[in-house]
Amino acid sequence: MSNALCGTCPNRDVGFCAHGIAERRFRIVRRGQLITAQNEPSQEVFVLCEGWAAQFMALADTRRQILGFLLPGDMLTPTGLVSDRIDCSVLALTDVQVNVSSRAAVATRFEREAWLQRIISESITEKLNETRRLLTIVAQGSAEERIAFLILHLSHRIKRRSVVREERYFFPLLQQHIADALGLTPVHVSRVLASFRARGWMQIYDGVLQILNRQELERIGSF
Amino acid sequence: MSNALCGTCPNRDVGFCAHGIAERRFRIVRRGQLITAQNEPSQEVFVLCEGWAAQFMALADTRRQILGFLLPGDMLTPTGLVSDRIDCSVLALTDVQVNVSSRAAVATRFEREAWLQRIISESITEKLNETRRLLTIVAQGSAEERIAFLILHLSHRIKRRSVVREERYFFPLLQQHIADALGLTPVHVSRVLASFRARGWMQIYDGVLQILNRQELERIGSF
DNA sequence: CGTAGAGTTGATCAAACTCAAGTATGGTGG
DNA sequence: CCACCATACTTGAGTTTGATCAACTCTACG
Repeated sequence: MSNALCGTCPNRDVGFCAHGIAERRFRIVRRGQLITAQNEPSQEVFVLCEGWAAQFMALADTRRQILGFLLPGDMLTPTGLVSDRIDCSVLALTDVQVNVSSRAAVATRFEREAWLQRIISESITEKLNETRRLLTIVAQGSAEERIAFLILHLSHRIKRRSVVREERYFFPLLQQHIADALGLTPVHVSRVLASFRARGWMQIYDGVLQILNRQELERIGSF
Repeated sequence: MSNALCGTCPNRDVGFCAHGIAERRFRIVRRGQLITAQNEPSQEVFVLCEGWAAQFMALADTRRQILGFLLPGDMLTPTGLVSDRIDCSVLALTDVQVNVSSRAAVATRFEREAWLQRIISESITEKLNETRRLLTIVAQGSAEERIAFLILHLSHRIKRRSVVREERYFFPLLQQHIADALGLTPVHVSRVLASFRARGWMQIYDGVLQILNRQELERIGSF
């Protein structure tokens, strides 16, 4: 359960890494590449060690829906441990390092260690709640509301994982990704972000998000 | 585990009723009433015996998002067994009969019967996949695509539960409910349904949905 | 340099919303 | 039994939000 690489990992106490699920195998995936592909019955379980990724469903044409963003410490497809069918892909948004464990090995541990199954259930439940909130804001909110929501949601998740100063956050998303998550076009995302910037609410520059007026963003982007 | 009322229930082999989770207590809820309310820490577990219900999140103003429709045999809030926080309400769409079990009793059985926890995990995973598909069609699809998707999705679920003849389905939803599930206005739902009717694809009359051209609906409403 | 990718900005367009007035239906009380 | 009302649905006219199309800038990189 101890692990040479994980031993020095800054995320060792975060997410699934904290539960000692990981084996010692790793894989590097370049920005823009798929980590797992849709409809591919997975024999492996992945935990994200470094970098960001996005889970998405592809439609018949070029449209795609980003279902959620994955940060270091997140398990890529916890549902793969419960059901065989994985119906979404995972895309590396930055260069990424993932920890690879065999599904069979994790499944075997399930039998003996009930708390482990409980952890997975809780994680899937949290994913469900997150997805419901995203659905709600996408279905009910304007473009401004959706974008404010996403910015706040991500800043919150980053804050839980690392120390944040002066409301400045590591933020590798392209406007294209924001658009794919919220059901908007990149062009319109650009316009809304420009207007938030002009109002002095926030800015994204060179991969860094800076929140300048959280209160106004929350007024727009909360339920 | 045997149960006087459940013994004659037409849904006894369907959903959670088939797993003998239920106790002998029941509750009747009238159409339009809430079965459970948001942010109310539930000490009870409900299984829907009869009628339809809808799970929804309410926003600050009058907007609401329907997260999913519940049919006989469905457990109202399986996530309530995993985490304490329930953040959505359940509304009775018809007069409804629910089976009430104490959460503590079910939790105790979890300890001893691992398969039961597995059933719940699978059910939550399925809910997650369903929600992801809804999110995808709501974010990426036109009003016609969304409505065709929902009609097909519901007809499929009904078919799994009961014998269906001539593509006629019990369908108690109001246009308002379709609108709340898909992020549309009732007015626009009315227009789209009228156009589907005019094209001879489907009709809803007096609580009965009739699908007249499934192929065309699938062309529009599938991924 | 030259090219590709990301973002910006303007002009035009279409899908869906809003507002409003109407019909059809069922239930209720006189 | 009928008059009245509330609720669901329909339909029309005008408006708004966000999409589409296109041109342009900026940066990184070979």
